[in-house]
Amino acid sequence: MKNIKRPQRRSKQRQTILDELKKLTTHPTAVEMYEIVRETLPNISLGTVYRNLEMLAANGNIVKLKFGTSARFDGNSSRHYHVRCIHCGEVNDIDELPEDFVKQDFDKLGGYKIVGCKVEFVGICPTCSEKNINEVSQV
Amino acid sequence: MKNIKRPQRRSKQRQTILDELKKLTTHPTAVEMYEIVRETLPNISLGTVYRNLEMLAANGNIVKLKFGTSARFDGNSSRHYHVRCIHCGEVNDIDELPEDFVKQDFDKLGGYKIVGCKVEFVGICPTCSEKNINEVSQV
DNA sequence: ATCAATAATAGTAACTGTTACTATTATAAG
DNA sequence: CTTATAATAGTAACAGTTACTATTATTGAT
Repeated sequence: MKNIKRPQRRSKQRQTILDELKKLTTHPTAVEMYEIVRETLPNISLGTVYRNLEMLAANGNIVKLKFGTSARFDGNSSRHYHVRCIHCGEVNDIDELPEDFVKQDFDKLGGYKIVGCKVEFVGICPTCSEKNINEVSQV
Repeated sequence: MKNIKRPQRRSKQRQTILDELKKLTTHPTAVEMYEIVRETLPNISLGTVYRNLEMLAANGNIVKLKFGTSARFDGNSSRHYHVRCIHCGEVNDIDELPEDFVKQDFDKLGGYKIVGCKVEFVGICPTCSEKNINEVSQV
């Protein structure tokens, strides 16, 4: 079982990761964040990126999306939804969704104390749509 | 990019995997299914279990849940929801949810042709609740 | 400002879940 | 029954992530 610690000291690495992610509207993977942050901190290690992304997500500074093959991170931690393409795996924000898409909030379900609700739409992106693919490439 | 083929012939292995999964109300991982099926077919290989679970999911016979660390499979392919414990990772069905939880269906969102919508509730299960854990162990 | 305690790091090795490969076996059409 | 080839068992390889260890950086106390 993974054990995520709360940060106790500031570090330039964690701050840079947060700053760079907040600038983006895309949903980069840890490796993609690593490449972005290396432009500012060329010696940062991939492990540091992974560790800090987990810490930031655990503290609610960012959001971790675990729907696809590899985790993706979102600097926008306000409530919104995502679509992922079943062919290419690309993830996009959904902003224009009616506020009352989900009718109600729950605090208990099946004996669980509910702390959140993850919604991901699954679809076919415009680019893959053009290609007219008839094989399933991702489930 | 993974390429899932449609089955063209019957096999005892695939049929057994489907039968055994349909018997369960739990949401086993591929490795857990492997252990279950080995009681009937002791020589089945883990790769065969993975391959067939993917095929069955791609054909809609079963449902693949990719929210947690490892994929979990559900023999119940009718529409229902799940809760996962943020501490222990346990997944459970939600049956008592109002039918109209999601107000509307979409066929287009953000340029994507929508083919589905995945919802996962995140909470703390009764067992973990008792333990009064104050560290985040899974995000 | 300097020091001491230790959190956080870089670099790397190891691990976990999954997929690919290959020789062999089983299925189903003719 | 034969034959083409789908599907298999067994194993190696792979991707994403996590753990380990020696070193560096942060922060609170002097």
